[in-house]
Amino acid sequence: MAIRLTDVADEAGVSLATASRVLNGSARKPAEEISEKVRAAAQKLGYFPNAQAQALARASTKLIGLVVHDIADPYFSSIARGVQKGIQANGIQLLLTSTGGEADREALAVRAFMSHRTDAIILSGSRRFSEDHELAELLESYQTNGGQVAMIGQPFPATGGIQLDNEGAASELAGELLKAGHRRFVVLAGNPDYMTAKHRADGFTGKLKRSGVPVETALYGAFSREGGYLAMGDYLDQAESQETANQICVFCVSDVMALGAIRAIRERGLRIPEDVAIAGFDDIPTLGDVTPSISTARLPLEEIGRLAGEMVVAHSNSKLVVMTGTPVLRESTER
Amino acid sequence: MAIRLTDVADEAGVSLATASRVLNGSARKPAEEISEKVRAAAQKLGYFPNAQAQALARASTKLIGLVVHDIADPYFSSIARGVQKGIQANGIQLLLTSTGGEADREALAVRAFMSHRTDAIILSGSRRFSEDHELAELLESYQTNGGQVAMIGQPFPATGGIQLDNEGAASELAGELLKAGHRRFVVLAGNPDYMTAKHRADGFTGKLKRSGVPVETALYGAFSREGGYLAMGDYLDQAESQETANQICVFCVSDVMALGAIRAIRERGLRIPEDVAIAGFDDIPTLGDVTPSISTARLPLEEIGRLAGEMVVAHSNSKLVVMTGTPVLRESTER
DNA sequence: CTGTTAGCGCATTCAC
DNA sequence: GTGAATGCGCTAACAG
Repeated sequence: MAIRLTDVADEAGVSLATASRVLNGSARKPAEEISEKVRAAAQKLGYFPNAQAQALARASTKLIGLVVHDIADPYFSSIARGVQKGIQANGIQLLLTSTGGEADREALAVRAFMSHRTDAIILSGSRRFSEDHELAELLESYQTNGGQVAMIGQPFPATGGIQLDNEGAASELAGELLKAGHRRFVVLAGNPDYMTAKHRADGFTGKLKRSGVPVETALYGAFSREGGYLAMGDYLDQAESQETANQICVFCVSDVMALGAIRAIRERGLRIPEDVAIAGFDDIPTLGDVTPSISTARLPLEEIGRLAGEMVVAHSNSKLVVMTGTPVLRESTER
Repeated sequence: MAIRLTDVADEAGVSLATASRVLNGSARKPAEEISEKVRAAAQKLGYFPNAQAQALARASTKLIGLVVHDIADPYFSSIARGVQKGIQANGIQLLLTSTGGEADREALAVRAFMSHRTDAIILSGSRRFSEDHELAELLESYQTNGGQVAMIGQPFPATGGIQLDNEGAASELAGELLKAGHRRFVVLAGNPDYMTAKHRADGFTGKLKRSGVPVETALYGAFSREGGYLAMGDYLDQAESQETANQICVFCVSDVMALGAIRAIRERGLRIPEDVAIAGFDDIPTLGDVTPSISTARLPLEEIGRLAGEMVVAHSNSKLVVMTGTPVLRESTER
């Protein structure tokens, strides 16, 4: 690339130091007259500061890293949108990586961010019950060196961020469904190795058990649209022969899974909510475009992302903010 | 931050240059014995190469920038997903910015990417008929300095990338709709300052005119869900009193607009497709979750993103790849 | 095959 | 208030 600060300084007939001072504003303020000359020279030459060189000389890159499972998933893209809003005012740039939810790729992403010396790293939707050792170590060393870390979901013990009260919200949702008159429940529990999935399933199941209406069946599978589709399909195929799928209420641990499940339900000619009621979790924007409208536990995803972004730029991410979800009953669970 | 290459070299008892050679692999290969020592030292000390310093010393940052209007819009998040896939194999990181489609913020984003010396910039969904001067200049200077540029949609004359045959696909879609028996058409044309919107509307309108079935009404508005919702609502409110909204087929220049329009239609108690048929453009993933299924012109979004990513890493982005869309008729336009 | 040295572009002490 | 010099961490000639 071309045109350095030196060139600008030469063009303006001042020293490198002076040029640097006017173009970035340090403690010392050069005279207005000279400043004007420098700015004019920079403009004329089309000068762009080299962020790498600045990062090296300063101690900050003005870069933050965001890792998500899948940027095409509305859950994560909503969060990403929020994060952008939370950081954009400060001229900070976003480094984004999708990991597919695989532990090793997540660690790889964090490694890359560490190499790029991002000022902060935001992890969304990551925690598992297993295999998190490497990631935890990485983050610890990152923090030791002054890096900010914020997690969205279930933070590591030593990290701050946004904790989502999945269990509580799922429990509340179960309560509302009970009130609405549902008595036969099936849970599409997703992958229980993800804390998020397990907490949601447990919250829902626990509430029902305490109310004396235990869940009839819990189904496991991928924490995705496809996972919901397959799990629901298998269940229905089996239940059909036993005439047991009637008047059932299905709770999916994420909206995306619910969307998949709905497809499986429709393909078998069953009606929602007449034959089977269904509820999800998250309230992703897509839900606004689906008919019938889907019941869910609402999480303010964009807000959560924005908050996480603001926390890391303000270096106030050592604390833990708890976000709670609110049940929203819509057409898909009407009786 | 801590621990530099020098530290590793000292620990291993070799020179800086040697350490650099084994840890990054240059033309010259140090002896296996010494290499092992260096790797061990790096491992023990927890060394992470400083990407900024590397970028400064090399001439490449291994960073590419992607600018989108809104990452939460499934159109763009699908493209983003593709771009990631197209570049991930090469250890390249993605810098992402959402601009809200505003020209000045787009220029700002490109400026930021230029400062960060991204090896390439991918612009998706940007071109307007007005105000593109600044952006064009910026990109030209970027390319002059060796930066790769790929645009998705309608490339600038001097840039390469992926050209979407919006006009052709819209025309084909119109033809299919005609074949299906539709005779009364309304177009939700979005914002005609966006080339994408105009080309799609023109392609559709032109085909109908040539077929002797001219479009009855063209409505303008924002190129968004909200825009579709408002434009459709206004039309229906007006048409209702004149009993003219019957058996109409509405073409929206994007699926996202169609989703908004559908909401407006449903709120007024009209049925799809019995009362009003509707078609969109893009085939965003969300469409798979909507009932009735929506007719559209399919664009392989993820594939397009992947291709753009691969083009810029291969430096083969001077050429222009034309992607054509294919009409997909589904339930929303059944007669 | 390995070590020494000179920048990469900029911020920032330190003198003037 | 301004300029000269040093170093940020690393790569790439250049010697040895």
